[in-house]
This record gives sequence, C-alpha cells and structure tokens, in this order.
Amino acid sequence: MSLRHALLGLLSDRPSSGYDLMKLFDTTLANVWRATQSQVYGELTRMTDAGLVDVSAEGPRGRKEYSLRPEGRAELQRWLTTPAQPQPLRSEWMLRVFFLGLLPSAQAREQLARIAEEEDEQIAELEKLLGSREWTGDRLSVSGRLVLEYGLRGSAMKREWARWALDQIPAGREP
Amino acid sequence: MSLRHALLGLLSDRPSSGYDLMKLFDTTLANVWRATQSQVYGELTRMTDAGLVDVSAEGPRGRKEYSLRPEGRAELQRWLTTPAQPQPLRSEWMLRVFFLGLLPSAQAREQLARIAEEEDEQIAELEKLLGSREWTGDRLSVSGRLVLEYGLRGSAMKREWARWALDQIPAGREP
DNA sequence: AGAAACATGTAAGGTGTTACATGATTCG
DNA sequence: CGAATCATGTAACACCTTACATGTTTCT
Repeated sequence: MSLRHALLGLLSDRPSSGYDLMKLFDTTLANVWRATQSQVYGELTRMTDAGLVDVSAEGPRGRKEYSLRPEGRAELQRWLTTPAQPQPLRSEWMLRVFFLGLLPSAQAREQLARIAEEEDEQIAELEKLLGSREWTGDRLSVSGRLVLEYGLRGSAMKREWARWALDQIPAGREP
Repeated sequence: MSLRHALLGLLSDRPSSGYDLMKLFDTTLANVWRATQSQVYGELTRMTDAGLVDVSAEGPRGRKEYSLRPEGRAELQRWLTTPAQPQPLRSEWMLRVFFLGLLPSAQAREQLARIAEEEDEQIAELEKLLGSREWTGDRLSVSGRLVLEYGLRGSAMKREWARWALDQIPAGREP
C-alpha cells in the first residue's frame, strides 16, 4: 500500500490537490515511485473515506485541496519507523539477461552493449538534474539528494557490470 | 507479461510440470522474477489455450508435463530480441528514504544503518551461492553467473551508498 | 502407518494500466 | 478567441496475493 504512503508523505509537506500530487509524482518521485492519474484520484477518495486526509479547501475548476488529518500523520510515522519487509523482486531486464544464452553470442553482446549505452544516457540525465538545483535546503531536499546519489551509483554500477558481462561472452563465435 | 516469458524460457531448457516450474522460480529465478503457485498454474493454462505450449506427457498424481510448441519458441525469440521498454519504477525502500527527513535524525540514521547491515547479509548469502556451484557449464549457467554478479555488485553499491548517506545526516542533533 | 513431498486447481480481493469522458480557467 | 493548462472522475481489463481445497505417491 505504498502509494498511500507516498501521498501521505507529499501531503505532510503541504496541502495539495490531486493534480498537484500527480505532478509531484512525475517530477520529484519519478525515479522512486510512479503513479498514474487515475490511481492518485482513486486513492485520495479512499484515504478520505478512511479518515486519513480531508478536503481542506476548494478552488476553481472543482479543485479540491487535501490536507493530512492527525490519523494520516500517525499512519505516516508508523510506516516510516516500521522496518520494510523485502519486496517481491521482479526485474524484466534481468530476466532477459538470464535467458541471454538462448541467443547467438553476437546478439547477446548487442543487448549488453545497449544496456551500457542506456546507462550512459541515464547518468547524463541524472547529472544534469544534480547540477540543476541547490541541494542544501529543506528536509525533502536532503533526502532527494540521497535518492539521486543512489540513482547515479546504481547506473554507474550497471554500466560497469554490462561491460564486464561483455567480456564474459566470447565475441565472434556462434553459441 | 513477463511471467509468460519466464515460463517460456524455463521450458526451452526442458519440458516441465507446473510443480517443477514453481521450484525453479523459487531457486534459480528467486533473485530475478518471483511467482506464486497459483500464478504459474493459471498462466500455464492460458498459454496452452494460446497455443504456445502443450501437455506433452502425463504422469502420476495428475502431473502434466508441458512442452514448448513452435509458436512458443518463436514468441520467446521475439521477446528476447525486442528492446525492453523502461519499466515503471516502484521501490518502497527508496520511498522511505525520500521521506527520511520527516524523522528525527537519530531515527533516520538508524534506518540507514539497518540498510547497510541487511546488505552485508545479502552479500554473504550471494557469496555462498557463488561458491556453491560450478559456473562454467551450459547456457543458463553462464547467464545465471551474470545475474549473480549483478546482485553482488548491487548489494555492495547499496551498502557503500548507505554508509555515505549516514555521513550526510548529522548525528546527535535534533532535526 | 504417518509424514513429507508431489501435484493441481479455484475464488476473493487488492493494485495497477489504459482509455474514455468532461469541463473550467488562464494566457497570449 | 484559441490553445494550453488545470482539474476531476469512471470503466474495463490485466496482473498479483492470499487463502482455501483436494488428493496421491514415496519414503522411513
């Protein structure tokens, strides 16, 4: 039920509308937790029914601004201090790697080379993001920086791994 | 629809029953793609209806052994050579990190320290796995080794990151 | 004889995706 | 005035989890 906790976390910073929250998912949480518009609106309704948030203001175009209720704040704290239990792991790209041996080695190498290239791009993007903003301010900024750093290290690791993997698969010979 | 492709990949090695496949998910694919019993049996039925596999033999206790049909083999090849499109990212632990600033720094540091410890354990486990088996044999063994190496590097990276993150959060002062 | 392992299946409920549907307000 | 942005919602379908339900065969 982490969508709910993501929403609680964002609302703990400031009251927001569904539309605002959607944009936050697309920007600040893009590399952490994705959500679609229809999910956000639906979950806000359910959270209202559950007494975690309420509509604290209404604006033009039917805008509804949601605020945390004490129950919501308590639930957020509870979640943050409860150890996460290991998530069910599902990685499509790793599954492809696992079955790479079913391809001729030239094609397998192609796939690995593409992974390395994609990580080059990803690193460039994250570095742009790192340079685009001050990272010394408020609370969310500090932990935003932690997440960004993890992304950078993760991409670098994946790129190096892909290069190492290329060395494990002999070039120029059929499987 | 990667569960389907995981099943196709496993069946490309040898014909297997749902029960066999379940065990393979729990062992060889445990760090790549998890699946539950009820998913496996259900998907096998759907794949049979779709003409990708068929029941090639029946055994004791109602055992049904499934084999790839040419259509299934073709679908597997198609999938392996189609570039993966980026997966919707959802990481609960990163979400928690993102909201770490909502905790007093002592508690935030606790969480990070626990992450580092968990990765220590994970690395020990993966190294045990690395030592437990010959990694020079058939195709699945080669790519299994690639996946394992990725796990090791990923855990090491995460551990180092957690230690770095600890340095970013001042100890001993309230937020 | 009893336990462990083998073996398959169904049902209810939660979560997520995509597409559809509608309209108001602001800005140039 | 037209386009972009703001703003919310529903419906169908796909996928996953958990629990229930049942029975056979092998091993000690």
